[in-house]
Amino acid sequence: MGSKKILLVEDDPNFGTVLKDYLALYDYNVTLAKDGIEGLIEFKNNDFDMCILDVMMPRKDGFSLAVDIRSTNKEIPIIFLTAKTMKEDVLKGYQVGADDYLNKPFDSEVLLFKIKAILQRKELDTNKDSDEFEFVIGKFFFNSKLRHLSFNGNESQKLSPKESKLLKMLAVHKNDLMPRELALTKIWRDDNYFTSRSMDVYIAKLRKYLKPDEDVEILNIHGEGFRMVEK
Amino acid sequence: MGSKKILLVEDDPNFGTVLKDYLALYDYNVTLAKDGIEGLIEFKNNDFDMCILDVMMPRKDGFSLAVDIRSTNKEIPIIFLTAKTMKEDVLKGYQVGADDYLNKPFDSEVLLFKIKAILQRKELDTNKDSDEFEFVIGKFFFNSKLRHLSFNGNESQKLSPKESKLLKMLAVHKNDLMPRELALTKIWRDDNYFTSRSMDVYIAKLRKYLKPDEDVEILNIHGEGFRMVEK
DNA sequence: TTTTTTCTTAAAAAATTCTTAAAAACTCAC
DNA sequence: GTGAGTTTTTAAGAATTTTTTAAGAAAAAA
Repeated sequence: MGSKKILLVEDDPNFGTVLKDYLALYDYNVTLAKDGIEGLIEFKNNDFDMCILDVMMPRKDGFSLAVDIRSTNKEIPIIFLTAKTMKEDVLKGYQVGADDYLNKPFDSEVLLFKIKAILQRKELDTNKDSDEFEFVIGKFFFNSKLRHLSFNGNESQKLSPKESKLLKMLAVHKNDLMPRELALTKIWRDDNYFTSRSMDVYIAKLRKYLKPDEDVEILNIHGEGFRMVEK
Repeated sequence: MGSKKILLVEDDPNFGTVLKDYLALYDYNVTLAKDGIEGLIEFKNNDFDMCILDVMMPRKDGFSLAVDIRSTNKEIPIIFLTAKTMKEDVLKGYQVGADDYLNKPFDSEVLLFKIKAILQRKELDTNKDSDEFEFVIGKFFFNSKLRHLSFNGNESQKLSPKESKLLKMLAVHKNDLMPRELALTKIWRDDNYFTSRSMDVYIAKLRKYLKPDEDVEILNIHGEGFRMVEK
């Protein structure tokens, strides 16, 4: 499956580094950010499986960061760490969509178990995140790594990074629904009006590339996503 | 939506009753069992949305009960309550599939928020395509995910999101009553005069789609709802 | 009969997608 | 760093699809 990527946002560099190294021991791929702003930038530029956020931080606190993260991705698990045992904080944490809550100082083994439990829970709706990179689509041959789309063995079309990622995602879900939300959160890293329009533009581009084979079509499922069919 | 049913298993009758009454104040429908054995019997005979289990109990402890509950239902949220702050207990709790953990004495408002957060999370998951999406209805084949209704293997009819959800709900209740209120609260998220008229329009649309097979009919049960029968 | 509920049809309104094109951001060689 | 080429985003109106509203007729219940 590959190791899970965790975003750890913690302003205390000593504690942050120790925790990061500890989790790395258990095969988690941890990115450490030192405040909320940096955390948000990391989040937007990477594809994490889980976030662990300190509540009290300079520049942007954990709650505020969680709100921003949630606006981009409604699914990703969030665990809060807090030094304070204030009830209001715990309540606020749950309101902004926490999956769990730990008071500092906490036992690192407990955190480990919580991470495991939460990821396991999310695992159920496994993302079709394929390592494949070669696809046959009707009369096309598509290499997503080289970003090549060739028709009938010749006529090679180069694809841009986004074009390639989107076509790959459609190919992985061939003949099945590829939810809009999935492409937006995975490829655009944000699900909003503008990224959605951008995606429409890309769908139009891919349709043009696929035109030579009339047995291949990208169909829209209104309000849900797209489906690439091969007749 | 109807109030959520919670199974509370707690051997201390004073504490159990107080907690039950407290949760009832917030419109939860709580069943109190006084030990693990009784809790398991209640669980088997009812349809709960969540379990709150005390760890230390006579006859059958919370962990053992959780294992039995999990063997029946892998989805239902479980929260443990424990007087001990022993790490081993917490870890064991997560191993048997806890969703959360609270040490006694705890703030009841915190519990309330945890319950709310966990139920909300589950709600999202179940609103996804977790359950079945392929149905045979007379001579029709219906795929609710792709929103396709095909007759006799060919002649594919596309359905709108609401059409699809409604037909799915009728299919789930095939030959049985699908209460009007259920469709309105689940699909329209509001039960009033206008949503009810809207639903009537959708029923009419579905009837038109289903016309090709005269053995399939959507019957009205006056004042109750609809019933899709397959002769 | 009177009231309530459901059915039918059609139009209005809302939401989503498509199309095109220009603006902006990014890359890479120089 | 500059500038050409590429990629991505933004914009805005058109087209399409979906959903709601409306209003009278029909059916069922009281």
